[in-house]
Amino acid sequence: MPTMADVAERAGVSVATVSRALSGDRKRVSAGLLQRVLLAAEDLHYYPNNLARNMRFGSSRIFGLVISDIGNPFFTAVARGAEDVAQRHGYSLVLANTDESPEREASTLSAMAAERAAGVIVATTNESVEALRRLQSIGVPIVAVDRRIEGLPTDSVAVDNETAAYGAVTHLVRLGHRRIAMVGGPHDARTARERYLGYERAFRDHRLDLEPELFREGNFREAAALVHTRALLDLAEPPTAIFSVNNLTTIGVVKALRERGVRMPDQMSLVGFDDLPTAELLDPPLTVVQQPTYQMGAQAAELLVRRLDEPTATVEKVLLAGTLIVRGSTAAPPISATGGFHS
Amino acid sequence: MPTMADVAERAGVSVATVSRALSGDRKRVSAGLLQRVLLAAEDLHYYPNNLARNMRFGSSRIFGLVISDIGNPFFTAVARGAEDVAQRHGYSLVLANTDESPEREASTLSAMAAERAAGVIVATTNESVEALRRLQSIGVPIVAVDRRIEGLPTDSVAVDNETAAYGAVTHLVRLGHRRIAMVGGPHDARTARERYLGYERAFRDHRLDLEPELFREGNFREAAALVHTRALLDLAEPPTAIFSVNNLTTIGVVKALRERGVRMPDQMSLVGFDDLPTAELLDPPLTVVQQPTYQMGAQAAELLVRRLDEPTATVEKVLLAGTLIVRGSTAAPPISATGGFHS
DNA sequence: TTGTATGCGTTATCAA
DNA sequence: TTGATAACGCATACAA
Repeated sequence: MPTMADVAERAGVSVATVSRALSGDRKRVSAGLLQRVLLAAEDLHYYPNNLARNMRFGSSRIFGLVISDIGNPFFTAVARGAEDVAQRHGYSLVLANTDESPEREASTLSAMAAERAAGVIVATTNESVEALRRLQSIGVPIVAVDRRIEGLPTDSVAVDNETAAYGAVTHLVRLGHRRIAMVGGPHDARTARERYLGYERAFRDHRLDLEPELFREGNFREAAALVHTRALLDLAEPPTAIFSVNNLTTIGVVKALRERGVRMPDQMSLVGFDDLPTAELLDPPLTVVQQPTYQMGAQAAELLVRRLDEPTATVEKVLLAGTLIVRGSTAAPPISATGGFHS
Repeated sequence: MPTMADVAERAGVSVATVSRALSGDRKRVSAGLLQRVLLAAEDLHYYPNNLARNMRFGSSRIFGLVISDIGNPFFTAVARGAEDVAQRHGYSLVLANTDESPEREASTLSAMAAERAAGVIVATTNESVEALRRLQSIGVPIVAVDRRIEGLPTDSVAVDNETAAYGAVTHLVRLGHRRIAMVGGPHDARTARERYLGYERAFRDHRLDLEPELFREGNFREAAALVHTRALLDLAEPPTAIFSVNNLTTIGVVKALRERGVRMPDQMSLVGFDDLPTAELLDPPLTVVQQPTYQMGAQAAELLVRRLDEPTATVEKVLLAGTLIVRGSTAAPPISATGGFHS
């Protein structure tokens, strides 16, 4: 692996000239020498060593993106947006998946700190506030996506979960539903809480009773949603509609419905938060709240480059809107809405 | 950001001692000083700078994983497997998405070279052989996953595409199908070619005529598959079954079928290569060839660490088996198998 | 066991 | 415009 020194020797110039010719200001070197250097580099198959460059600058040209579930299309869409913007600004995006494990999240963030990432975007549900704080304290800017970090002021981009959830539940109410269940997420996840708040507010605004048995606190995963939905169906007076807190839980709900032979939308309406790639292929196609996922990732990356440009800019909190996509899984409730499915 | 020198000063020792105490052999430093150093580091909130460490060693503790479509569940599953193994061996996994763009692939590989990745796993369809060769020439080991790289001997892990495709088509033949179409992938992609070969061999073995109009060369994308399927349905004598080359094309096929109101499995059978997360939720649930995706990623990472251990080991080519999962989208062809759908 | 000194490959400062 | 040289932060060969 040839270094600049080798190139310099071959070209008969100094390393400083090589450096200037290859990376730095091409203007600050005469045309003749520039040619010689380029040729020598070519001949030797010289390749720059960024490790040294990074060390010199004290940071790498890398953005870290910490996500909690790489299998979730939501996060991959965010990653897409973030990567596009990062690339455009000359940064590489390092994707780190924590699989919902707090330990992995902490160790990942440590690694980002040690590797001196230029910036970090966190899109996780668990809160490794301590690790994040340390990261910030050594000068690595952080952007939170899909949530804000409690007790740590950072730039952030998120969806207005409450309003979107409110809209989804209101849609069900307008169709005539009164018993609307929610298969929720963990209450220590801010997004889950906000979506619950929207659900609650819709009940209040439409003068419906909030029955505790109709809300199920889950964990954003399919398996738990499956179990919760079964329980919902087993109620003496089951719901006529279900609002599901995210795309994975929506899958769980659909599976439970299928398993019990409950047909959508005539026997049960379903609206899920967050879209699924195959949502329109399902039978019926699913009504969902669509999030601007790509844009969220892109904006997050933009915030990061902005922060690097002006480290002292005021903290920005971007709030985006979700969109209700009405497809086939929602309709008016059945005429006789009582009696349950266990006949 | 305090450095080792700061810690050394505060602890009243030399930087060498700090280095030994913190990273190197803890045994080579007396208990008393160890304590002092640890304390000083704690007090100063010292955090190691891996950039310097990397530079010293000439390489980083990073595995690069280059994939061509981060939205494809196949690749994310591979990534999961690779990351788990990488983490276990103390490496971070850098995920780079090229979105099928050869330019992005080349620039990504350049970045990996410049950042001196410890190793790179490539799971792309386009062949940036030149960039890969350069990477290898500067000493970065490469593992190919899902394919091999033409003209570049590297460790690799792939699925026996031909055999799996053969099995899928044979399944259709056994059900009684004679007119079996294939919505294929680009012929310059090795995996697509291999799957076509399996399709072809099944025809030969079962003494069926290979009709050119039944094979459509696509591009692994949903949109093209949609168009091809429409064309297939418009044939004077349409197929009674379709074999689809990957998960994305399968979605395209399903959409076309839906749009034309062609029912599976009674009017049309479908078997897709590669599973989909929601394949069993579709109506009917899809019959597919399942690939050991997680294992592929894990094995690829294992090959990388092995290669780093013994750089001169003989090149290993791991071949894994696909598994046919028969669900609801395949059945015997309709009695009257001719006439088309345009009545 | 501890400290001194050197080098890793760049970039940037300063003279020439 | 070009070159010599000093950092950058860490790990280690060698000396003490």
